[in-house]
Amino acid sequence: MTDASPPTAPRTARERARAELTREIVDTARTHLAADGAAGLSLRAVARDLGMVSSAVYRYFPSRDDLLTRLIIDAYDALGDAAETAEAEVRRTDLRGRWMAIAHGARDWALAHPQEWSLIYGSPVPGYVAPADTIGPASRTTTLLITILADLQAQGGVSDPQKVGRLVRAAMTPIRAAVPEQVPDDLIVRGLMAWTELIGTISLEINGQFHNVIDDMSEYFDHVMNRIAGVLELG
Amino acid sequence: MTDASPPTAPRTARERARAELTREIVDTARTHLAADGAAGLSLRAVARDLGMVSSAVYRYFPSRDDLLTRLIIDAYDALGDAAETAEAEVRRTDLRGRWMAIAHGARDWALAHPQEWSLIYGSPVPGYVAPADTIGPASRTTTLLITILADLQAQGGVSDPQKVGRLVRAAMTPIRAAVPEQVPDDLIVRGLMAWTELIGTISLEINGQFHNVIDDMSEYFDHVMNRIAGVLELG
DNA sequence: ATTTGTCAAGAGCAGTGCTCACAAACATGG
DNA sequence: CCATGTTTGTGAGCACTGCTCTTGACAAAT
Repeated sequence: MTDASPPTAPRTARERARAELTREIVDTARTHLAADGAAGLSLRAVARDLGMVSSAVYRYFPSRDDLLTRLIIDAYDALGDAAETAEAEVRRTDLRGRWMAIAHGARDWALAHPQEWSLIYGSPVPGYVAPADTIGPASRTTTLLITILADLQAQGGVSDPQKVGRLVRAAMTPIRAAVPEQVPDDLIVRGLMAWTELIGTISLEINGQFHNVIDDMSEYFDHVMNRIAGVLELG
Repeated sequence: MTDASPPTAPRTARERARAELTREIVDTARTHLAADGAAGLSLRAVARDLGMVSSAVYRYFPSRDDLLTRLIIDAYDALGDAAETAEAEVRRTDLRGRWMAIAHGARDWALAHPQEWSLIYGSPVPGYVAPADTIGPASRTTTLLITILADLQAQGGVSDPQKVGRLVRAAMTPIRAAVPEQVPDDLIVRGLMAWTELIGTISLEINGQFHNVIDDMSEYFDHVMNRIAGVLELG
């Protein structure tokens, strides 16, 4: 590796123009996504906004789904960024603070970009299968949570680790590979449940399922996430 | 009430034919929904399957959204049915059993009808606002859970009711109106969190978010729902 | 028997994703 | 500097969508 620049550094004017236009396409597509949602994302409309003909866009994205995939990856990355920067501002020893920062960071980002949130945690478009490129950015947020679990275990873990049945333990084989060995099964389950509650609460709020249920979602969210922190015994 | 028949009983042959055809449209629409998802639901394709011209369908449903609304209502009702019948087979005093029956009933229905599940708990179509007709069927499942909370409270409630802050209590005003007075705030919060974990776990499973995380989702789901029952102290 | 209301049909409009042949713009080897 | 080969934008076109409107046929009520 003698070159530290990105894999495809724009050398010629053409390559630079291509990179530029690709960015513009993605940007206006994201604008349309925010306005009309994934279902209303039209390649032709994007082309119109950019003053080009619709077929020209196909030189940059072979299909609408590929454009959507790009938006999904970007969304995962933006969410990961939001969670990471929020968590970075908290003392490493303050596990509860780190959890709360991630939770609030994720929610704030979701409220600011509801359509992009729905893109990654909402119902998948049928016939559309998430390409392998998405799993990297997708795991950024969960990695943060796993690190908290590991740090928690390093400082003594949970007080009453529940025993996990044999079959459940077997079912957890895949996630086991992504979590440090020292973290016991019980803690992984609590972590998964916390993650589910986090994603679930945000999704239900975004989908309006809390209408006529909770008035002040910020207050409720903070309360619930603090309770979760209690279940995880984050101090 | 001298007549127990539905509000618009088909009297003439025309009315009967209309009711029949409406049912056929909804049925084939539901078939298409299951196959291609909400985004792929095409009024023209439904009409083709029924051997009629597309414009004729508009005599029965003024727009595609109205057809979707009907499917949403039906989905809520079907889910409510599944949960209710599952819960009805358990002793009323067995609160844990009732909770587990509802949870498994909901999951089983969701796995059998993933597209319909996504229709009600997935990302909403932008520009589409759920009409008031949907709130009735929508609350059937939650009513079951509220009843369990009330029954739990009637037989002593939870052992260590946590105090809920003033602001959180205020935020819960709407849901308070739907829950018996005796049920304390703490129990309502636990119920909401349980509901969120239930919907969240099922949604994440349906959306494939547990891939490379959990192998045997049935096993994991049962374990988690039992833990939730423990949090609720359902015995 | 005639009016009234309902219905399916078909044409048509505006929009979509996507393909293809063609021509202009460009990068690069001789 | 010029010729070659690649890349890009163009515009026409196909098959599809939701939806509207007019037209002609039929049933129900009067």
